[in-house]
Amino acid sequence: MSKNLPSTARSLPIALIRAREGVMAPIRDMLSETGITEQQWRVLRVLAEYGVMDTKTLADRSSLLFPSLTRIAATLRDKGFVTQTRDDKDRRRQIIEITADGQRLIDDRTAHAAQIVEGFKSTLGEENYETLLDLLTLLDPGAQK
Amino acid sequence: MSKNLPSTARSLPIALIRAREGVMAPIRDMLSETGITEQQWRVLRVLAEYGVMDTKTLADRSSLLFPSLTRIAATLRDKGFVTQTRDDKDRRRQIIEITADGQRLIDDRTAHAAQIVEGFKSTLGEENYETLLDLLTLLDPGAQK
DNA sequence: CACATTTCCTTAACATGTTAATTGTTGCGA
DNA sequence: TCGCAACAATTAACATGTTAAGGAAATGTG
Repeated sequence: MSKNLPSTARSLPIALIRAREGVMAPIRDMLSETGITEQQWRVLRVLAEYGVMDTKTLADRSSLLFPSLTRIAATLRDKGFVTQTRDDKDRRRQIIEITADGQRLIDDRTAHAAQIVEGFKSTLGEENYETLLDLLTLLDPGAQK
Repeated sequence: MSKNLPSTARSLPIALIRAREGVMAPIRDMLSETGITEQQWRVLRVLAEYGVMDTKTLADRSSLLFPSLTRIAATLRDKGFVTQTRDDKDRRRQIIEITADGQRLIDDRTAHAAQIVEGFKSTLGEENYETLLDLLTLLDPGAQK
């Protein structure tokens, strides 16, 4: 009894893309005036939240692949938002830290970003919002604990 | 009373990315042997489901931006999976149709793909699966009404 | 110590995402 | 009919996603 594929209108991968598009649109609008991209914003937010860390941890927490992070870190360094240093104990490792300029960029937009998040909560309802996050986490292979 | 941003560990955009990553991983594995990408697979699936259509509609249904679709259509044409023709009534429009080869590529993998979908349903539970799709649709700006 | 392996990171190559500019076509109003 | 706005599609330019290969440093093993 072979099942058919769901219609593309009811496809989980496509629904995930479209939802992401809807969520990112206002965030991209906010970021357009800063000159940084959505991924660069994500990296800065992780650094602002957890402080200095090595590249491996940063890639993990920002959900970025290593090659992407290499390029993004270089871009952020050129823009003066992060610094890169070698770990003296293990010279393979790189340590990344947010600068004052980077921290300011985050701080200046936290209120606006929080307001966008509130908008989605009110669209879905607080309860649905939490349910959605829980269900999404179930699909995340890296969230097994 | 300014609210703070949620921790990046509980961020909706990041959760969407990670969920998508988890969902796409087995699909990409399946596609790796076909030589086509996830987006190319999506375009072929839409064409297989709805039949011949113009590029604008195709872009909409596959959730792809126009510039991406231009490149993807050219790639699929070169691989012999679709044909492109001009609309005689409005020569600005382009009509795209799946070929027998393209249809076969879809048909040969429908069972496998359906099995992957079943896997996610059993991971979440049938009810949660439908709830998730509904919530994601609420975030899709193109799904109003 | 010598050597293979592992780990961290970078680079390369190609496809896609995203925004903006450009090229053809069509339609419409002066 | 002329001129121009609107539309469909392409192209360009840059950033990221993805996989594979490469390089340098650390680690394990005999």
